[in-house]
Amino acid sequence: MQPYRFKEVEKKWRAIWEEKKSFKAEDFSSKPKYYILTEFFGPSGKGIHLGHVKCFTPTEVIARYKRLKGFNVLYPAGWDAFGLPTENYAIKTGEQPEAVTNRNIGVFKRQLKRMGYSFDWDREINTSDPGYYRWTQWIFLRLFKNGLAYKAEGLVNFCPHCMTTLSNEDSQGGVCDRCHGEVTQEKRNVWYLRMKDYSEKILAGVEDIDMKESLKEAQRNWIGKSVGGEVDFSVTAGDEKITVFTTRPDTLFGATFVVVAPEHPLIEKLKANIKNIDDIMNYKKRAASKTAVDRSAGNEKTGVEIDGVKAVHPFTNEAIPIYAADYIMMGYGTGAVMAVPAHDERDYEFAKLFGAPIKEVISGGDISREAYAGDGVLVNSDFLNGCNVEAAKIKMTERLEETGRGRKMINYKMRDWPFNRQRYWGEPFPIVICDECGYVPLDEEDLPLSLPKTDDFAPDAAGNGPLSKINEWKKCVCPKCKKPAVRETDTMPNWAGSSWYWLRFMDPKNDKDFVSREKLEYWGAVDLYTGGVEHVTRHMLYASFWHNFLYDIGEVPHKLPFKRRMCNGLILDETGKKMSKSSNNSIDPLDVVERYGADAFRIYILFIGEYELNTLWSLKNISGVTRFLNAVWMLREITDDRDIVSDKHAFTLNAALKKYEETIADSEAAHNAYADHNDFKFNTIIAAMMTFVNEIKADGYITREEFRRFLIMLNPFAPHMTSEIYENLFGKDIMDESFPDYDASKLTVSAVQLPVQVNGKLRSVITIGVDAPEAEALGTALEALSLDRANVKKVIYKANKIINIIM
RNA sequence: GCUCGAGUGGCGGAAUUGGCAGACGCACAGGACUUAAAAUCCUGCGGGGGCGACCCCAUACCGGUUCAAGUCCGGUCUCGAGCACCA
Repeated sequence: MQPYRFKEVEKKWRAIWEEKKSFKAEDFSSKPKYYILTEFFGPSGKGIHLGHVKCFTPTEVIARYKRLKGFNVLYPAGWDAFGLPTENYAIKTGEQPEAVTNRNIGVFKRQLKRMGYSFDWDREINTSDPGYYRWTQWIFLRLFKNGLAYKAEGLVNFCPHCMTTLSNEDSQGGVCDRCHGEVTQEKRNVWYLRMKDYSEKILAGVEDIDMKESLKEAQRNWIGKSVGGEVDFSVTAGDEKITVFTTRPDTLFGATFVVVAPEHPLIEKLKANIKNIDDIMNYKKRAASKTAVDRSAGNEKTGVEIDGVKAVHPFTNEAIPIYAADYIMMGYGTGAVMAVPAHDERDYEFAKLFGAPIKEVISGGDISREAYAGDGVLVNSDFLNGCNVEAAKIKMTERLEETGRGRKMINYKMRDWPFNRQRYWGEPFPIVICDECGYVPLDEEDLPLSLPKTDDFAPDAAGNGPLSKINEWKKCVCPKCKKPAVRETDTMPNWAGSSWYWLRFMDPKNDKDFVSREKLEYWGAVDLYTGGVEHVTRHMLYASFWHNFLYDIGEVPHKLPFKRRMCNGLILDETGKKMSKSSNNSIDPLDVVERYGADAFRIYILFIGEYELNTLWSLKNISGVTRFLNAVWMLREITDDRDIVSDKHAFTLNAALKKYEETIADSEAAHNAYADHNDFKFNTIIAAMMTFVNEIKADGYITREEFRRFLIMLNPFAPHMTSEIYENLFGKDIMDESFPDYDASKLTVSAVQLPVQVNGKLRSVITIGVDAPEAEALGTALEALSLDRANVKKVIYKANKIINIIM
């Protein structure tokens, strides 16, 4: 018999699938729907990499499995095409970004098809296509009309290398997400989306989406909810007051000074009263030039006391000093804090440095050595004396509200989303800037506002986006007053198009609506959404925000965008380093397909490591998989038409089917049962299938029916080979068959091997009937070990599992 | 500094959630087939001891709970990831 020639077979089936549209999802099918999604592609010029293979192969297996199981599966693919890499490439080569994108998409698509991935290409979307971004602009207009988009001057993250503003999510750790250069803070007039208003709703979604606790925790930390209060301090000059945010209102009597951010507006307002205003302004300048890293924890604190103005404690009326210090961030809370050095580590450090008094108000620590943040009894605190911390918080908050000197307040670390870039390759804002009318939205009927063609993709020296140079596009008429006006020339950030794309997959060609209501209702939430862990605090939050908004205005009928989220691990090279083009240790997936075939590659990537864990890549061990596949190919040589009943084969086959079910089948039920556990252990399914094949080989025969069922089971992993064998042997397309249920009755056995322990140590293994009564098990065990029943003190017996005899 | 996650043979990794540790695969060693090699097949493969049926030790380290611990609890170490003056 011919050995398996994967090249011919894979080519043949690729063509058949394409021709038959085998992976087409059907709207409104009567089958149960299953929507499985993996983050769509950023089509870079480099084509797919191993990370894509690790990420997509598991969902691919599930998609094919679910189809065999009788589901109407939506497994789409598309292109997150706007973004910096393409634009930077265009700037370098002078080529149009659109042309670059289309070429890259062609490369990606060809490669993905070579992997045998079963995407429904009829639903392909591209965020840079006017037919798509028309609806991104439409959603933006909805946000704008609902007061959730606004333009304001603010201090924003700015990347001097990429010449563009960035959101917090894009500049985590103080470095640019794209170029990894340091991010500076700049004052700019930028668009914001009121994401902060959605903090509570996004946070609620964190609890509802089924994902690992560690990922939920990362999101909770990023949203950063803190419950506390605001306290108003009046100042000794003018009518101004300083409002501070605190999570510890109980410590108010321990506040010995107030600290404001160097950018705090109060400084400007009290300019005339501040004696050392020059020092303060110098300090502010120095702080502004610092990077986020320089201003972060671990560096020694700096600051300047404001001379000439003091704050007044709201209860003691004592005048206390005010400092400007850059450990206070203008962007969080009110940009001002009451410093309680005795009970806050940072304030303690600052007080020691500047010789400010430290006043203990909670007993229990040793404030001569360090700040004490634990619980204790309130002292030196007037009406709070004698309370514990919890009680004091409540009492103080009540008193603040009664006296009008403060209020209960919840703060979030998550900020409003700076929603623009000074870039070319992005969605234009459907906004006109009119001298008379301000920011005026375009009519929805006039969408899309197309991106004009240009050859000049670079921002100008002042940091204005390239669109500002295209006068004929920029100049327009105000939709409201019909007078000459100009367009907004910034573009939307690259996260815009991905903030709703899973909805568009339900109805990708609709030109009347972003998605039809009927299709929204049919497909509902994404059942399983997989992707990179780095998107958990970026894309997932943006997506949740937009989805919640669309739900609130009645545009989507379901509250939750995704039911379940899994995040894939990374592919590392043999030394444990992350693979990347720059460190030259990456490999081209297509080389592996060429050498070993797509089926072997698919199985191998699942076999070498768990989905959620990082995986060391090496081709060394792939021979085990190719041997397995060759053995499957040769199995038809030993198929036996006679009806040979082998309980052993049936057992192994059904055990493998059961493993399948437990791992991916009923993933929701299984997931609930083992909530703390990683699912997606495809390696153990493959091991179970290998065990079956080994057993068949050893016995020298397999019945046609067993082989048939085994092929269907293997099909999601090795679709090309199994399709070919199935057609040869049974004359049908395996994709039209249905996945065999495992037969629990085949898994029952009449006898079990029972381990026998004496005093907790394994001494023997006996063969005994299933569910044998304890007396029988004990008798057999004692006999096997020639032990005297008289010496038995205690017996622990778990039927079919173990017997432990204490002597 | 804080928060997660991980640590099991020469290697990748299993272990029905507390019940025979090392499934499955790789590598390696010996053997069969072959003029030879490849491919394939058989056997062995955590460490130590014994001629031997067997015995002892072993899941990063120390301690605990339990008839029974890779799994649970307390502590320590190492590696990885994320966050980082968030008041």
